[in-house]
Amino acid sequence: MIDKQSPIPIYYQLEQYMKEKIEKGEWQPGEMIPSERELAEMHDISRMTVRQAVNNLANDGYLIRRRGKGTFVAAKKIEQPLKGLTSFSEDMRARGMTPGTIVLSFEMVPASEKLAQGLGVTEGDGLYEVRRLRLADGVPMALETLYIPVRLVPGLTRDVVNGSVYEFIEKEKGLIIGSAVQTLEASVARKVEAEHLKIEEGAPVLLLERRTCLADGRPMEVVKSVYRGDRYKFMIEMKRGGS
Amino acid sequence: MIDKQSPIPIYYQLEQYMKEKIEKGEWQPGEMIPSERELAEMHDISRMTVRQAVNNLANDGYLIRRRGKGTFVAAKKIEQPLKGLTSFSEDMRARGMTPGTIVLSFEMVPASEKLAQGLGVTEGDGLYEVRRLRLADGVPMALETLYIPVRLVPGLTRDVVNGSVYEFIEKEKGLIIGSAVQTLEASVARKVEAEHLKIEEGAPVLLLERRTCLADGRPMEVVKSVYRGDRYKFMIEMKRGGS
DNA sequence: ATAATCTAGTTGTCTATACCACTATAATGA
DNA sequence: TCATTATAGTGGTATAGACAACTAGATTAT
Repeated sequence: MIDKQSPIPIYYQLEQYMKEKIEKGEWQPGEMIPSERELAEMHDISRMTVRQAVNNLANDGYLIRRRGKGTFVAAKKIEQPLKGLTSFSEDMRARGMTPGTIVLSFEMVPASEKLAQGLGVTEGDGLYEVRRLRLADGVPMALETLYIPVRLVPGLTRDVVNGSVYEFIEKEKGLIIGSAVQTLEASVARKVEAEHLKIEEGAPVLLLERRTCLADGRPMEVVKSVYRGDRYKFMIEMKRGGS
Repeated sequence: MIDKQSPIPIYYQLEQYMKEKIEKGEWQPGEMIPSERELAEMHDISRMTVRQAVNNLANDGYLIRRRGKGTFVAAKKIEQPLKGLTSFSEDMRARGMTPGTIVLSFEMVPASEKLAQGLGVTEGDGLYEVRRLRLADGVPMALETLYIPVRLVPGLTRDVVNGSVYEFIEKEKGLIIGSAVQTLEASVARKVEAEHLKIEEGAPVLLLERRTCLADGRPMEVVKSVYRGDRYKFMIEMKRGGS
């Protein structure tokens, strides 16, 4: 099960191992899992390493620790409603679906006047242009085009955009994402969009445009997305503002 | 600062200490905090104990760890992630347009099963049902249907709904509006909607459903609106939340 | 019978150490 | 000059061990 020679951290391997047990139902909700000492001995690793794995799963809501009693499998995850800046992937996972991404194109293009203005660069500056098809449980949900200044996030690759761009920007580049303004409007699918989304031309779609800024206020990206109207609902949780 | 004899865990004391530095602004956002080894030596504790404190604050979004570089103070947490809960009237005025309202109907109806569930009442309980046409500069923008439990807001009249319902609830009834959850989706106009909004049948529209709760958590209203897609853009400002 | 005590097992906290992986900079080489 | 190579500093992973705090059940004393 656990390979000590692997470059993959042991605690992470143990995490996956336990997660599998839970997801396959071998460990049922409410059931007590082996104690930390047992797990340590079973896999011939240190108890502190076991603790790191268990703690991570507990933080993620998979396990519940009870001092003096043991560690138990949590009841099925209750998803909290969306708040603030969530990515498509997070969003889909929150809805209990498996997110997917197909990168349709990845290029560097010169900034048009409009994009330059929106991104705070000069016209003609290099922008990454990424077109992605976003899937939920394998079904096309949205067609997305995003623009990011090359100067701001050098080193973006096709591999990266195949996963989470936000994660790359925060974890790898050390930039902190601040705020975003989104606009949403209803429209109808044009031919190209309809083909990618596998819907009829003229079917209702949701046009989303997002401008995201870094914490220091620099504009970071402009995203234009086309969501299919029949399968996607946009949810917003709001707290007290004006009356 | 740190009392090793205290029954309060050392890592927790260190957490509070660091949190205070951040909240008082002694450690500014983006700034690097002392390294784990420094913190350990400063307080004469083990580095692993320091790590536990730093990890917790990193998980809570106060700190950002970067391998090989250091640990940094994250951007400020904003309690109010969304600037939300604006009424149609405010919304329109913010866009520089003059809002208007035409009350199409005002009745008391028994709660259907679905509405009863959404509003936390029993089936058959009295609900106000209000249909309004919302205008901007005299042009129809949305068709709105709202449901409010009579028991919660007795004394609602046709006159009131001709103005701001929220204002009545807060100023006259002394209830405090808390939060709301909105869903948005794209669709096409049906016949009745098209007639009121003066658009073609089948034209793109935005369906909005809002469930508003009072500050004490009691559900207050369910609103279903149909916005015309050609004239209305929905805008959301989002700020960074925690974790 | 009831209450108090013990005991084994659990997670929680903490230490001291070691080495790895990564980053930035300084020193060194061609 | 420019690329390469050390080097020091950072967080990341992992170990073995110790004791504390807590729980539940068994044992003992009253």
